[in-house]
Amino acid sequence: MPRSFLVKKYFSSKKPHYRESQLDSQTAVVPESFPRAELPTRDNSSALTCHPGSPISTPMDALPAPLSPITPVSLPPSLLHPLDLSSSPSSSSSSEEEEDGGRTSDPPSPDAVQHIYYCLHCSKSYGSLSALSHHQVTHHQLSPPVPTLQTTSVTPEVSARPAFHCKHCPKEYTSLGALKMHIRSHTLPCVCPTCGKAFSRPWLLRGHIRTHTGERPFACQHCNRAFADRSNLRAHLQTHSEVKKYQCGSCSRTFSRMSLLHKHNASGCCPGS
DNA sequence: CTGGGGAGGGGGCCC
DNA sequence: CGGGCCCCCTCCCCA
Repeated sequence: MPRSFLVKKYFSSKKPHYRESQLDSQTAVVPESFPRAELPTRDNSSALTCHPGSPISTPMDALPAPLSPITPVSLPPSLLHPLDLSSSPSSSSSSEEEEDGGRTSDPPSPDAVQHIYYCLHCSKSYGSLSALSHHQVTHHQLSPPVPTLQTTSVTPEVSARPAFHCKHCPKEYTSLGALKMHIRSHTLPCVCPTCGKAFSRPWLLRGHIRTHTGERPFACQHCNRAFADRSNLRAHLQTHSEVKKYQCGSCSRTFSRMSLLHKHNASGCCPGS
């Protein structure tokens, strides 16, 4: 089950972070039938099993490249920029790295030889520079400066998929559903009835409501500590593990969180890296 | 300074 | 197609 999150390995602090100040300006509408602090219908503990003796051997997400050396190939920028990519609206900041960009649409073909050339826009890899150049034409054509919700027909030979543009930001998506999902992060339709804070998705609101109710459905089997959020429990489980998930490439020290590893690297353990 | 908890965001997958 | 959920990530804050 290839989770495409692994592609996201930017460590910058670029983050929308809809703070209250921003939320105030949002015209979020409180849905009348709002899920109020409902208990998780699913199991809480069963789905979360601790792995006492499972160190770094997490199958898919094992060490999601906490250290950049895993990055496959580093090529001179000249090879990666055969086109004038500076005209791309979102690539200028490179903040989001085009999070939709060809992530799942192009699974690696088995007959592909050595993938050497990587597209900066969507991380696709190609065996030749010409192939990469040909591919990047699609990005060039896919970035019209029209910040509105619309579809852009693309030449079929380069891409059969239309582009759905967000009218609130320069992002574009290959499906309307993905775009609608994204737009929710702008409209924030889910409003907490207690404090009025708005969220993009109902389950985010449910998680937030737990902060009001104090509900902690996710319990650690090791220490009986409970958490309101599954991700936080997962992070907590790392503290019980002898070998943490994120390992420093230089001193082989392991950390429970990538942020801790980043701090560790920043502190000067790995001057070279 | 480090480690950890709390809270929240995003995209993708499944039903 | 949409909702629910998953997983990952990040930031903030505190001990």
